[in-house]
Amino acid sequence: MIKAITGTKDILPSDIRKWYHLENLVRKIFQNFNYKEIRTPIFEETSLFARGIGEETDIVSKEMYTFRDRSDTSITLKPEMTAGVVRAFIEHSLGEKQPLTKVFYISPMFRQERPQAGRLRQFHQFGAEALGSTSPLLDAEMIEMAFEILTRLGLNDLSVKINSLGIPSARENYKNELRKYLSDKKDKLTEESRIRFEKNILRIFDSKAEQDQEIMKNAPLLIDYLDDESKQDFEVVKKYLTDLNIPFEVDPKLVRGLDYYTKTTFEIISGKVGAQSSLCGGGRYDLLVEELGGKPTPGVGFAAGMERILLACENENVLNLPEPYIDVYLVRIDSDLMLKVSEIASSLRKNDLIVDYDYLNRSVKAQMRDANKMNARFVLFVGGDEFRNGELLVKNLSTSEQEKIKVSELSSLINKIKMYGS
RNA sequence: GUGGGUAUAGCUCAGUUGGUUAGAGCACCAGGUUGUGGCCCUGGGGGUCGUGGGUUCAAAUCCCACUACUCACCCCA
Repeated sequence: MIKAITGTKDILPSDIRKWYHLENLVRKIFQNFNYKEIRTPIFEETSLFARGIGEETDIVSKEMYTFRDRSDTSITLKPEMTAGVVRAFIEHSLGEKQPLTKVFYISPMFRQERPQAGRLRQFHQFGAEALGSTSPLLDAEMIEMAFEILTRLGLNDLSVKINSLGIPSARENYKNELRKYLSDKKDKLTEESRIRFEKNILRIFDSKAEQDQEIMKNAPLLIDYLDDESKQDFEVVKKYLTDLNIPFEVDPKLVRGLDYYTKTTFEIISGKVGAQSSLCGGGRYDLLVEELGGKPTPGVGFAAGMERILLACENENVLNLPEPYIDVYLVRIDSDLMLKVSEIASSLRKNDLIVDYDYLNRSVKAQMRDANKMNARFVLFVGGDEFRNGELLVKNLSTSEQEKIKVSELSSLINKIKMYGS
């Protein structure tokens, strides 16, 4: 049997309602903030991600789905969205058309990691990017939008963590301080953290190993080495979040794994989804546009993992979606009326009703069971004496009431059904 | 890439110290009045017990290998 590729999942008809629900909410909230949707290709030239995300990052160095096409171009399935959005922003000179560009997206992403709870190789993210302003109000707005979506879904077990990484020069100064601090303690770190010491020293803070944490407990913190501007902006972000009643905690150890971040970074974590608890992450990237060949343009954005969010919803049991139903199920009493039934179905469907019937020539009883299973509001019996008299029998399945109507009065029935339950 | 766990019907699982034709619930199909659902009752279909090898008179059960899934590390959404 051929099965779906490791780490990929089918979203079956029985799952689709919660996806619609989430996608509709996402579009609605982003519209409220006047973000416009953008759709970029599912693959890009590999160099875009290598330059945008950073050669040394885990994503680029070992997680990308990369292949050569027939013209020998190196292609990569997008592992995240920001690089693609920035590429489109530059390519179409969006910055020339208005000073501030606000976009959102909903899209699959691809990373070749080992799957586990809340982590897939093809997964879906929604997110937003605002290009053209350094205002910390936009930093806060990103958190606000993400938080709004998550809480409107009904999620409770959330924590918002924020940090500031400062501008590159401040970060370099700090890294030197950290190196100084660790120089005589290096040997006591785990092997992995010794590699981090060379590759990305900030990551040592992330280590779950006790021996590392012990050493890092007294390490200098980046937040104390921030440049004045970053410090001021961070204060504004905090104040704005407080005004918005969004609970947050400053996590000086929050280091994100993408190279392009500057100043504000943030993450929203759920306590309900296992080890991969980050539902959402983002931050400011004031140098990325220039890095990718555009005019210097500051930006800020975030991305949220939809599978993880739906997992959190399930585990918090907060997604109480209404049962699917159909308006009318047509029951064929005489087996020679198949065509008549499909005709009536067609005219009901043209009037925006959800209509189904039996295609398998089953008994009346089987058809009724089918109607019940589909949660039909009404059953229309076609056949028998009534039909010979130009009438149809209508049954309301929740009250079991039946009445006869004339075939010629179908339109008034249609109106009645449309009004039903609204 | 590294570790742990699991693998029996479409789904969730049971299967006693290895011992007849491998079970249950749910789901599916048919019937329980000649034209009517939900609940209930009766019957039915469906399994090379993940794959391959080994031990044994005898393997779903014991051993080995492989594969898949899963959780965790790493990293991230």
